[in-house]
Amino acid sequence: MSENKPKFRRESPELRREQLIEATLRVIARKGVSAATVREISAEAGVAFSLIRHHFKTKEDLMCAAYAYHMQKMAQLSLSSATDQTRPLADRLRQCIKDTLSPPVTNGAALQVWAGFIQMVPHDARMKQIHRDTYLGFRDTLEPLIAEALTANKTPWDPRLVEHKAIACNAVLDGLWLEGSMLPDMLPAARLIEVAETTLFAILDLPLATAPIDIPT
Amino acid sequence: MSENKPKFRRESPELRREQLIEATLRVIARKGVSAATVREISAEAGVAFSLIRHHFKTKEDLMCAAYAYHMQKMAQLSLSSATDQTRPLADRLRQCIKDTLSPPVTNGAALQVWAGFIQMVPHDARMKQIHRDTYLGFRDTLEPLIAEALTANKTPWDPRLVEHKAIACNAVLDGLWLEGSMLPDMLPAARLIEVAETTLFAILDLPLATAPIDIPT
DNA sequence: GCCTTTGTTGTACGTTCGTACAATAGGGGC
DNA sequence: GCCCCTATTGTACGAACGTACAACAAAGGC
Repeated sequence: MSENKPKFRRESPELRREQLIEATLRVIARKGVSAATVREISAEAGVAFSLIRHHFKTKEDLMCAAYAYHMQKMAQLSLSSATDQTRPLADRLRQCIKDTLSPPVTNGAALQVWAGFIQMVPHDARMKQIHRDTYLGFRDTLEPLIAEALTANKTPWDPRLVEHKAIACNAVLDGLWLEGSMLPDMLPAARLIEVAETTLFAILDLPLATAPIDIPT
Repeated sequence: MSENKPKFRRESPELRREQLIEATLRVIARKGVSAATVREISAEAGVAFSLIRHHFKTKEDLMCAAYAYHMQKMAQLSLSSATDQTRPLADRLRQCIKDTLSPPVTNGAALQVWAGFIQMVPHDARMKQIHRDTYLGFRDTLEPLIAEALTANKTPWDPRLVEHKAIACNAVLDGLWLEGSMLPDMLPAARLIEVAETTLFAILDLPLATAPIDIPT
């Protein structure tokens, strides 16, 4: 009978912090923000609840870290192929549309997490900063694509027109993401992508391929 | 010294319920859902906190009522002029755009309330029903306008095309509402309306008036 | 193999939450 | 003007919350 079974594992602060953050996001996704207590989160992570305060000064700190982590992951999943200059513009655009409007980005759980954090934004300066940075990062990634599309289309443009169209494209994607996440059985990914492609290509005056090309995942 | 000053006023259940609902919405808008406790809400309404349980069986019941109340008010503010058949189509559309993307609909506080409720939707069947009804009501109001625009434009259409365009228009408005509510100083109402008009009229193939007409509020 | 470091646990405390219930009092019906 | 109904109040209770702190133990340095 071996008695050298350790009661717990020591992990590096970085790894443990990430585990706690991901446990937080899972709890919020599954049961909502109000259920994301330190006890529930630590149970999800499989540690004692008092450990949270060793890695995060307050619970609010954990929430901020989780918000930044979640938004960064979403933005990366959405726009990872936007800057891949080896592929033609239309391909990149369609890939971004597909990535944004398919799971796991367009997803009820992800929306839950996002909505939970959004309502904290006005009451916490750090949350506000994270939110602003995320939104601007998204738009800053989108704008070069818009400019490239207008140039390819020989449409004369100035920064204001690009920003105008970036706002519009962003709004279409945000709106479809929202509705597709909330009502997945009414608006399946294929429908969302179809609407987004039609609308975005119309906004950008790009020719719309009639038959969908094969987009690698 | 008059001593006949009453300690409180008796109100009808209907009025008191509405007062409590509106107090709930004010608290959520100001301090977030987590601060919307029965004590905070009743203080906002100027009554004893135990009164809430006399008019609402549980706090969850109050939240559901407040959610339905809020969404109904938002939808009404947004689309009140959609069915006014005495005005030309383009006017009605532009009025809806303006109403949707200006305060008090596009508004940080309204977004806070909405986000707070949204994260309750997956965990409560009644909330889910309210949400579904609101969304479908919005789209059902929008679709006749789309169909009318296509007809006026002599574009042949079937229900699927109308639905497609309704989803797109809805997404544009939702997305702009979202971003305008979150970042009002970066996206003022005038900008949102400009983008929405351009995009929606493009989706519907309607001629866009170059100079903004005077839209009554 | 011991020692130091610190990641980890368990317990305890004060606060605030939603709920329950008996007592009070406003106000319309008669 | 009295009485009944019930809207309203005040107090109390158990549960769960975030936080604080001392004791324990895993794991690398020597």
